Amino acid sequence: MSEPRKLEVLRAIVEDYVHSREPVGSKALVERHHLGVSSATIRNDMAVLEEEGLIAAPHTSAGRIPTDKGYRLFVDRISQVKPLSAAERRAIHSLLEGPDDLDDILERTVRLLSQLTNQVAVVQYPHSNRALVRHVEFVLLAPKQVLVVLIADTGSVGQKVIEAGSDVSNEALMALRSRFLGSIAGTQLALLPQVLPSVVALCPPDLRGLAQHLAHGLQALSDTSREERIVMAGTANLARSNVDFPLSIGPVLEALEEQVVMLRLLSDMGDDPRGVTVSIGRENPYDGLAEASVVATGYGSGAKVGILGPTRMDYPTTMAAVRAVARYLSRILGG
Amino acid sequence: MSEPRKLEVLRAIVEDYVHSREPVGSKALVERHHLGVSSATIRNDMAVLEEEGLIAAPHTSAGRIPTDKGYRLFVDRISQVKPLSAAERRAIHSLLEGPDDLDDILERTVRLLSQLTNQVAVVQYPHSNRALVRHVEFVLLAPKQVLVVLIADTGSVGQKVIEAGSDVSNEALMALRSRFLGSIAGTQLALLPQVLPSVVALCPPDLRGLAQHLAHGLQALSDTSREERIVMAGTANLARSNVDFPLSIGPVLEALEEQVVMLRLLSDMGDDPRGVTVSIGRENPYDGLAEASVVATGYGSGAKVGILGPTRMDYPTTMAAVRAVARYLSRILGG
DNA sequence: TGTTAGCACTTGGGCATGTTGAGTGCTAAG
DNA sequence: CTTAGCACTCAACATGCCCAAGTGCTAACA
Repeated sequence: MSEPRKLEVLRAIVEDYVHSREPVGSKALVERHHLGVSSATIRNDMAVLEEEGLIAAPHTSAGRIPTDKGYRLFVDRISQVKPLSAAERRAIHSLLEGPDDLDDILERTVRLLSQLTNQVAVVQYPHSNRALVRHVEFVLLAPKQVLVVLIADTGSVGQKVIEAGSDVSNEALMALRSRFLGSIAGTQLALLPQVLPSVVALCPPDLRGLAQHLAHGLQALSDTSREERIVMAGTANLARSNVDFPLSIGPVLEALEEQVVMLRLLSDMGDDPRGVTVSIGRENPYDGLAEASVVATGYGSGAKVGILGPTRMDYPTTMAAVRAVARYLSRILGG
Repeated sequence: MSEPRKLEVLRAIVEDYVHSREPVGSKALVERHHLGVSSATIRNDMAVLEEEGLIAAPHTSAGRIPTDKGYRLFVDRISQVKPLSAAERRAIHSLLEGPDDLDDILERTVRLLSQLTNQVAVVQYPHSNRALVRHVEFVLLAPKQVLVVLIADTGSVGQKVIEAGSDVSNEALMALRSRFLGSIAGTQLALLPQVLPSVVALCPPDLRGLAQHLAHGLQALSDTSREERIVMAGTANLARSNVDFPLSIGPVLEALEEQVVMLRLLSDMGDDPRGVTVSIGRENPYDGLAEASVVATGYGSGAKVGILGPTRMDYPTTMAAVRAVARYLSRILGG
């Protein structure tokens, strides 16, 4: 039995199954693909594939479906990324045009990606490791409440309300504002934890308590604005793509709602900067996603974009879309 | 046949059906509720109720289920709001404690509400009609790009990137900043459209073009920050509560994704400031929600909080939860 | 040694049929 | 107006049957 043909058979099974949603048998396979052999031969090959755990039969007299392991092999060795259609390229181009808010861009990106793939799209806020402090603002909301705003040169704006221990005067606040601004404007967000203490230390003693609070706020902002948020779209696709094929959607929705879970999921995925990473079925660290796959890749300075869908998914096309969108995103945010 | 008993029968049907998810028959009704009459009598009553369109039978020999109209009558005339359990009160108290970001508060509110009700919870950003301009910031991102930040005294922060027609100098920007700040600080956001043009008009001619752009940005922010966003949580409840009862969840997810749809839905609901408004099944303006109900109420200065779930829902409890959460929210944001 | 044809065997799905029980509507009597 | 009684309906379930798809195996073949 020839090794190349075995792979070819696996490829055919995956493709047919993804397309038809039904277990595929030896005869149908021979008919649809012109592998120059008979169905009997295919049956032998399939027996081998099954022994190796790459495909499985739902019941005795049914066709075979790929296992997680089968998909894995398919993705790693067999599939070749399909080029996007012209229409799709155009969609990416036009929808991501018009420079705007970071929020806006990400929002449109996930929408686009979810439409392209018919899956749930997810994008992580860009890492702002390299982002610089552009501006700092303190706003007195109540006698003891201050709104701290941190603006990065990437266009991302973070805000947080902090409680000062005692009453705060507007003058003190303004004084501290220029002091902080003078010291940290232009600094990398990532360096704030190291820089801030010295700023506080240099403050006049009567302001030091307040300065301490403000510094805490800023530091918290530099943390959270870094990467700890995600945006998603297309959850309705979950229901649609599973009309008569029950990926139990409850656990998946739960996972999607837990930003922590999604963030972990994304960052756990290797970040081969060239390619797209795929995590299939039970490979996922989260049990609720045992019947789901994640296709993701990095963009910009390392944050992730990707999609989540049923294991039975058109990997080549999906991977192409994810990759293309990631590239555009890098380009837009990089400039 | 007595009118009060008829209503009592309807009440019993609604309650049993909500609880059991199964059509309820005359015999079972008599057994579970001690209405001092026989099943035959109940049957007669049910025939009347059916004639009036308040209940319906899925097929000839099945029990009855309430129609939208039946639920309507139930909600309007029969149900009495159940008091929350002590544990629930405590949950509301503790979870909404700790003054923080507006975003944070809303986020926690929807989580709480979705847990209390086991439905999808939705909250609209508070109306900031009465909100005042606290601060304005312009940040030069690129030679022709300016980030406009508008901070209201409610703690809400809006941001938007605008394109200036030509290169912008930092000095010009700072000059305009103090000019705008001087003119509009303390103004109601709602009045910005009227105030801004005069500010622009008073600018020196060479800055007027840029000022115009900035004014546009600010105005847009005052619009969007007003009410045009919603936060939600608990979408996974959709799948859970419908394990063996198919509210087709696809269209609902679609509706939830379209902020526009949800906003319209919420604002279309009467805002009786005292009570909770309920929109049942086909009463909803959006077709995808034909099998869903919305329970909502206003809070603060008129924005909405509410939940969305299957028509077959425990209205009294849900209404109590929505109302309680809305009250707490008003209190927190009002202070 | 790998491929193929042929064949017996397995099994889920579709279909027709029968049975059951919950639930109804109606009627006549209280 | 209420009630007991009864005939009737019909979804849900069960049973049995057949069919088609698909398999694994064996023996012949190149």
